Amino acid sequence: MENPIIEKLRAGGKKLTKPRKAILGVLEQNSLPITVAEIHERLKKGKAPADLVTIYRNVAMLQELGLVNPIGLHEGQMRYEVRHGREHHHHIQCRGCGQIVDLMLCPLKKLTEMVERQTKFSVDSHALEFFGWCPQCR
Amino acid sequence: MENPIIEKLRAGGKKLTKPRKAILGVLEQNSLPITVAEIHERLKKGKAPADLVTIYRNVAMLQELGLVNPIGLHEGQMRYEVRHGREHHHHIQCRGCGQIVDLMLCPLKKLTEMVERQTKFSVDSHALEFFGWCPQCR
DNA sequence: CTCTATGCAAATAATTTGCAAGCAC
DNA sequence: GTGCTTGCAAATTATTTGCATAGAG
Repeated sequence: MENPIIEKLRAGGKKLTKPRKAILGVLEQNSLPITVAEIHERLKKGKAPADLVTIYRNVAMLQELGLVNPIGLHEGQMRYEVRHGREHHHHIQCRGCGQIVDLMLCPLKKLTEMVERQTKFSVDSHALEFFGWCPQCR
Repeated sequence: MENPIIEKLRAGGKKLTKPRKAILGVLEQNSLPITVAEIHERLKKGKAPADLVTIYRNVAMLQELGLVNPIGLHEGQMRYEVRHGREHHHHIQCRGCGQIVDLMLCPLKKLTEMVERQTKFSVDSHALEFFGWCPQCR
């Protein structure tokens, strides 16, 4: 009975290596979605640096296991955030300074049903992001 | 009094070159969001091919003028759709075959106000995409 | 021991930049 | 003519793949 993320990794037949733990550590420390390059930077400053490739492979694996959410803010790179222990939520990003803020709301339960009825797809996820200007940049 | 897109280009001090017209033509013919590479392919088959770079520069310019919407479906590339003459809407993409379908709905008017109140940002746009499985791929 | 995971190098893919020549107005 | 545009080459940036070695279970 430890970190539930680690349990899911075990359940998925994954090993607990040092770089993997470090990557998970950085992801868990960040409440806001972070890029692969940012994870790499943080790790480089610590005692368990990991290769960029290793980070790419790990976030891909974590995404497949459903342990992280990919967040695309049209920046030319993806961001990732851990899923565990967090409400389903969305983000808003400032077009000026780029800062990201969590939005603890999601109005899409009913909407998803409408979409399914309308398209005959079975919806398994959605992405919703807002863009605008923060008070300082306005 | 011609194509309103062209009027806006003029208003923006842009010139009407042959490749630019061709790019706009492809965008206008496509109701679904299209990638730069796809525009390039279509043009290559016609009588006014344009360089990839030219297409990149044009979609960027069109985006700045607010004439096209960028659509990011986490595919590793952006898609674009013309804005003019179309209701504000969103999309759903099949995780199996990749097909994209328009969703003619947007529940986000009220939500935008909530977000603005909650974050003190001034929201100028949002992105909303659904992912799931179409009837054939299910 | 066995099999997954890592690191390094190299390959791909998307997008951007520099610059001289071309064309719209 | 003048300045925005284009095309080509080259640079950047993000991400992926191949392969031999290292390390977890």
